[in-house]
Amino acid sequence: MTIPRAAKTLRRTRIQEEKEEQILEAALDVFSASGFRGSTIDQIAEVAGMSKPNLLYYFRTKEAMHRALIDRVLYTWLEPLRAFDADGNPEEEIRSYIRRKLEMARDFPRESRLFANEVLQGAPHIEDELKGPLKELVDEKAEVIRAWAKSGKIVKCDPYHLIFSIWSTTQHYADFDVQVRAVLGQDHAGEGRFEDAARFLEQLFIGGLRPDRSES
Amino acid sequence: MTIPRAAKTLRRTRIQEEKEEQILEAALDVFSASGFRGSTIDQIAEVAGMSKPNLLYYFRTKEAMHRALIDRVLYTWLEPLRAFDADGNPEEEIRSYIRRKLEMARDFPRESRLFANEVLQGAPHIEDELKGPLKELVDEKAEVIRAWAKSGKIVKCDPYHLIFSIWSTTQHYADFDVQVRAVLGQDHAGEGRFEDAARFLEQLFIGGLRPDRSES
DNA sequence: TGTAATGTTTACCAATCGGTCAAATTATCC
DNA sequence: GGATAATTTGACCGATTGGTAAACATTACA
Repeated sequence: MTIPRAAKTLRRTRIQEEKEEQILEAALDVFSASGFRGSTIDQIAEVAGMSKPNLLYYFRTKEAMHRALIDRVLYTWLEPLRAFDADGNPEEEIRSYIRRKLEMARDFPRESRLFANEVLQGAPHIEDELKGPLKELVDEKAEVIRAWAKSGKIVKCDPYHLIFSIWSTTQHYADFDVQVRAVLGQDHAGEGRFEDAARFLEQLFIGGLRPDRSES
Repeated sequence: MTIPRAAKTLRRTRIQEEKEEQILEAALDVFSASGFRGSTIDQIAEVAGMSKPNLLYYFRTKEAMHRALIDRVLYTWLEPLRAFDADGNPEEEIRSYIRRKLEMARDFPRESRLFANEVLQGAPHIEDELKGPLKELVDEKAEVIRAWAKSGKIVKCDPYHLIFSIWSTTQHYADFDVQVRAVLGQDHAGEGRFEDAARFLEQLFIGGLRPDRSES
């Protein structure tokens, strides 16, 4: 007789670890490409290379799979912002934040699209994470930026919108990848586009935030 | 006997105009909220306040509805970029382009999310539009910006990535609206956030593109 | 090695999907 | 007002949806 699934959380077997990993990998593929509503368990099962009931043995519902995936990915995804250092040199901190975010867009585009899909469709499954951990982290870093502005290290500006603009410009290269490629054309759509983007964005943000000529 | 649907394109009745309008309005609601795959004809029918077969009398398939919607919205959506004037003052042109794009994000968020959903999921239905009309328009405007940079009116920079960054930062306020609200909290998430965003983005782009101190 | 727990599959379910059909209703025009 | 064309609807179709039941296979462990 199969033991109630709650028991699984007590001790996890090797097979459980492997299969759950395998499933979440496939789920990332599918959810990031079609959003929650547009994805089907059958698709995920096929990508994962196992039968649908087998999937549902490890995750009772489609929601459970999605949730597990979000939980696993969210921490990593916020890593660059967490690394934002109040004691560092403002110009260098912003520069490396942009670099790190661009690297994530290049190396983990599915993770970016997973969140983009979710937020775009009203964030029905991650509202709590947005209003909780995310907001708190941003609040904290915004305070750092505000202090920099106050002490004249960077121009006076709204730190929240600064963070939004770094998010949007960098994630754009993951979320809108097809559009970027289409517009750049075959000649410039090679992997060099991330280098070009990095160069431009650093120029834009460093130049735009330099304190020189603004109010006292 | 019902006449073949092709006849509809010859002369359109008043009812046809009204109903198609009504359907596309509902379709915009649904498609922009769930993406193509995640939306159902039944949902659209319910929002439009008519029966499903009635919907399908005006649009033979779900694809046809989506296509009609894209076609109708695309032209308007590109209007701000089209208004970009080569003969104008660079600083003022960029400033007003940002403003116009922000206004569209504020006033037509569903349209923005419609495209965001589509592009995010690989643009399976608008690939031609991206590689055709969109690319051509961007190429043209990129040339304008390149000329400005060459003549020293703005800093030397990659015009394509400049356009991408204006797109992403402004559309962010439509596409990631829930996240923006969640992070800003109740106190700052009022409609004033668009004014704050405009102020910040103008400061960022104008400052970041000013030609002063860069290479000769 | 036996056996209990764990893992997998086949067959299936009701609900929903995109879409059709024919009959009924309404608008148009002479 | 009557004929004809345009519009609307309820009933229905096969395919797909998320999910279940139970038989079957495999693993872990004493």
